[in-house]
Amino acid sequence: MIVHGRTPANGATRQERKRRTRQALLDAALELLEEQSFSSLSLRQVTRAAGIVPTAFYRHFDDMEELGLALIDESFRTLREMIRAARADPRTYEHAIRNSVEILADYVHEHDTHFRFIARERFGGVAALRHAIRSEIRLFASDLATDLARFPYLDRWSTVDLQLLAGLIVNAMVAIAEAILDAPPNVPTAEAEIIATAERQLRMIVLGVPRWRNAETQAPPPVTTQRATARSLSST
Amino acid sequence: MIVHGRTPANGATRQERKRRTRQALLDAALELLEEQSFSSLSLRQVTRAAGIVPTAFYRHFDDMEELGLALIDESFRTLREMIRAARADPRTYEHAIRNSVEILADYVHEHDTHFRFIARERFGGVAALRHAIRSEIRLFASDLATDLARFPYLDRWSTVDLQLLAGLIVNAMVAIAEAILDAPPNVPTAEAEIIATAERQLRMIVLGVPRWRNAETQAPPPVTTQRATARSLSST
DNA sequence: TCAATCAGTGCACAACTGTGCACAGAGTAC
DNA sequence: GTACTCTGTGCACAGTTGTGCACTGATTGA
Repeated sequence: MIVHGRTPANGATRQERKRRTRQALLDAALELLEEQSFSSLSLRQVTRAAGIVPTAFYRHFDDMEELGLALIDESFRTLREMIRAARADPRTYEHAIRNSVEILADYVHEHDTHFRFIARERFGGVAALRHAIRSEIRLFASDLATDLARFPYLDRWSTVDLQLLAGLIVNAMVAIAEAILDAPPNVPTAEAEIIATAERQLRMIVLGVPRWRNAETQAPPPVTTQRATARSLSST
Repeated sequence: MIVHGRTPANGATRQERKRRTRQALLDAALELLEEQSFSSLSLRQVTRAAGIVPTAFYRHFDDMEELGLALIDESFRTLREMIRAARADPRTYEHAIRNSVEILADYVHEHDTHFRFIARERFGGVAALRHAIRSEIRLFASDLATDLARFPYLDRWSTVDLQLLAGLIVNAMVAIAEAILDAPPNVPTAEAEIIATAERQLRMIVLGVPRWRNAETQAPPPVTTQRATARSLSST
């Protein structure tokens, strides 16, 4: 495969070695981020943990922010992989809920550093990361909305309504993932309880689904203008 | 009122002045926290913004962490004030939803620094703050659960079911507050849209309520043991 | 084979951090 | 009036930070 030159002594081509230390930086950062937030993570900490000298950092990233964005990329790759797994069996509501929550729990455990990073930086101190995560989550909800269109009842819903429901479910899923991450690791029943609660909550959401179209067609009650006025006054 | 000694030249007793600089520290911190997370906030930044010398900080707090906990206290005081306002008119689902979302939006605007702080540190890098916030939110959900017991249908629900529903609603509310905070300030319609979406999502949740008790009484489908096994294997 | 490339090194520097200590001077208690 | 209390000051120190610059030496392409 090597066209010119001798075989590298190390057993790895130059660009392969570069890729590896880049990955070492990402891994080191992710591990450090289990116990601190990104904005308090220093370049020197990362390089120290990755086993290289501080200035070598710049061979891979211009900035700490660029490293952060790379981490978001990496994290959402595993998230997309997860949704692909969940898509595998679209059965009844009941099965879909149970399976989805199971798959979510599995992925949260297997890739807990990714999930924790996302949860922490979703509203963290670095604006660029916040925005990147926000747009990724929006994409995620859109994907889910198209998936939902395959279920009974839902196949006749409008796109906006599907987006609405998808948003609700994604919110719940995010909350569940965050709850699992924060579960005390020494209490084995704690997580089972979280999962059971999550399933029941999702079922609660889904129960409203068959009634939604009827409820929407009837006119909503008139807006109480007096409160709206109160707000416009208080905001001046 | 002053028993001994002359009136202080400043027009303020010593403990009152101390209270004021303490508050100045809290205010300064809260303002700085609009654009960074707590873990990256330095003691010197806070004292600089408050107009005192770094070492004077220790006259008020042992630690930055202690200041953070004080901020959580302060923030949840305004949250409790909000729930008291929302409790004022418990009418139909429909009105309750509309009013609650309105009140939430008002409070988020009026105390946006508090809300932003809570949202940011809920999963932030400082464990002590995370735990404090988490327990406050749990209290919040419990309060809501007792409030919910006054509605038709719900007055016959079990406590666990009410907690379940309350958790769902609090999750949604938190998500709404976060969405309002992140709304682009230059687009006036953006927030109206968020509020409208929020109301419809809450209504969607509530639609499932009358069907819940019936759905619960019928036995859930058997657990698919094969996936549970797979997880217990992967976690070893 | 030989010159070019470039990931990683080593040193330097100014900026910033938390915190210890001695001290000032206004407020307080008797 | 006098002695005590205590919030805020000023200076000091060692530790950490990001980043510029000249360098080394293995991998690379011709």
